Amino acid sequence: MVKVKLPDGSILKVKAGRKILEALPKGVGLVAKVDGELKDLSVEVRKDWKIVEILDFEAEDGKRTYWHTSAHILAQAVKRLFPEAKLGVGPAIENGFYYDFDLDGKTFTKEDLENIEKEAYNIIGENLPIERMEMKREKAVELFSKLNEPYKIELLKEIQEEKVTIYRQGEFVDLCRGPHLPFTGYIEAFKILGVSSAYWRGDERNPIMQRIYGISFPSRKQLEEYLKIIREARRRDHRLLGQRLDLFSMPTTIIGPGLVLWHPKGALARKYMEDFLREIHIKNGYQIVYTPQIAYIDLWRKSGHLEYYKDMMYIFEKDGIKHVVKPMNCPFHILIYKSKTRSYRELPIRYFELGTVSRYERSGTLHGLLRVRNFTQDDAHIFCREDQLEEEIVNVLTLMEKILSIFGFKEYEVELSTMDPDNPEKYMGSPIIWNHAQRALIQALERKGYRYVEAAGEAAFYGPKIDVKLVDSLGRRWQCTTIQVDFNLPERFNVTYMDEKGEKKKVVMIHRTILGSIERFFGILVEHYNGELPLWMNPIQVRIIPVSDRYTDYAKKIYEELRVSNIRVEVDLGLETVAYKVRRAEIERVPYILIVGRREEEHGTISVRRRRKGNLGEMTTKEFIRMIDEKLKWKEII
RNA sequence: GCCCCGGUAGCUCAGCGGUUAGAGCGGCGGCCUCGUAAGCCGUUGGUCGCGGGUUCAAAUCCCGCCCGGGGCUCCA
Repeated sequence: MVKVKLPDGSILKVKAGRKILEALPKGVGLVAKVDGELKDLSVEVRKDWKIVEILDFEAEDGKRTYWHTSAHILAQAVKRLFPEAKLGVGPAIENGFYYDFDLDGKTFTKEDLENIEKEAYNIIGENLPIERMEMKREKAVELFSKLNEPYKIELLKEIQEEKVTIYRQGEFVDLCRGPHLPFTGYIEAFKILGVSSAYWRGDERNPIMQRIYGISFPSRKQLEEYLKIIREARRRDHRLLGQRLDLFSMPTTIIGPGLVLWHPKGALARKYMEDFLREIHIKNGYQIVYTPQIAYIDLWRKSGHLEYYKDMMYIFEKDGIKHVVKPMNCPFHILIYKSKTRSYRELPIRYFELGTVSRYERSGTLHGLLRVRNFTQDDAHIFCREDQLEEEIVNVLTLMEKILSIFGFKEYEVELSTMDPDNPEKYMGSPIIWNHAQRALIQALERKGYRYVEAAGEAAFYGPKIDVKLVDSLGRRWQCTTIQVDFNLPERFNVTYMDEKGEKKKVVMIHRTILGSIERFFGILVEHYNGELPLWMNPIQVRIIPVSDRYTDYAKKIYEELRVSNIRVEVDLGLETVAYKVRRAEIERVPYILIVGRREEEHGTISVRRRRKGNLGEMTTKEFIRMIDEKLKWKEII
């Protein structure tokens, strides 16, 4: 008997030789994980299996299997309607799945996609068994030649193993490692999300294919919820809100792509962001520096950026000398450090700069504020001794928590990129130094109690790093914080300090940014909050609406009282109705709306309306100011 | 960069060979003196992305360019 753990945690005993699927209660489980390896539910249980787990849609691997099978159903539907389509690849992805088809230059129309979706439901309804078959590679090549699937043959040619696996469902066969669900009927809700083009294997020189994206769920309800989030994300698009709320614009046709104009409201919000960042960095032991926009190209030659980064740099010539518009701040910070001899006693030294950099990003990758060509980093470089590395990483992580939580992000995903232990020669610096640094990063992550994923071989050649993705209000992940150890630049610039014995020692350098780019982070914030920026950074905090122009004077009096209390306040003196002005203020995401009329004037009060919440009732300005101050109290704790 | 789709008023969009290019919102002017998400009337907005071509005639068809959107083995 082999013990099998079900998704609900209960244990099922299955006789060896029996198929898991037959032993399972009806409708339970999608795929099995046997000693770390995923297997179809149709496999027979073997005695030597140790840990057997049945996964459902809640498990990452269960979900991926579900989507992978959905991709096959998509492909089968396409082949039924477009027999001439040649199959590419069709994996599960982070959110759903796709399948690539070569249509010989044709594209799918909207109607095509609707028909494909209908056909997919037919296939689901047929509840076809999905069979796994092993065959010799040559046999498979023969099979796919017969089926006229050149891309599959190309894939087969690259497979090393002698035996390959093929999956069949009804008339459809595909080369596939698996695993898959047992029947097509396991898919409940299936939706085609869109179509775009993609190159075969992502290479521009290869033929262009039509990629259909889709998603599926075990229930209609889950699909509806997912579609709701997509719609909500579309509605919250920072580019639309930026225009509607008059925060920024990007008149690309006239100024060029990837460049941002910050309008007064956006600029004011940004000012409060930046004030906050400077303040919190100073309080946490950083020193603020400023460095120029341009420098001789030789600086970038020395730093190595010219070699690795040339295509991204803006280069121009003056006085016969080539200059570079800075793509990074680090060389300048190093030069500040090197402006005098440093003692071990003054380390760590931490330089912070809201440094504006210019990088030529490929035109196809530009996207609103999220990917631009000129942006400001909340950049810092920490110069420390090797024995201080761990402590400094802990400090950065703690600072990150403070900053991100004040912007309203509490949930993160952490990834540690380390060297590839099989190829130590790819990296700069000795394996001993690397080991030490990696241990320091791990120690720091553990001291902070973070769960993290280690990505071996993902480190840059010059040092290991920690990347942090934050999770926003729609559950999307954004990579913002990165903490990077650098063994390269201290070497290139000979960055040293005097140790206690009076000997020169190489400094350890850390690059780190918490928000990444102010532009990008602002875009993320706008979407996270649906434009309702937190009170402390909202360009407008309060708008006063007099009931009619009889109360203009009283409104102005209230305005003055709030203004001298440093509240950002406006009065709406237009001749529209109250309802109209309230609507306008709501749409503009003004946090507090104050209505004043005869009643308030007589009582010496204001009627307070909280955006989206509605009327909070009458209070005096004093009480209102106290309430606002209370909400801004966090400033004292940073 | 490459592929597909797109660019018409400040915004959202209609018009897709045939009068002087339209609508709603916004802006402006007036009326209403108004109580918590759109009061009424009037009026102003346009190199139809840029350049070239076809045609008696081009926003409309063709070509080039610029810009935007969706993507480009989801590994970042």
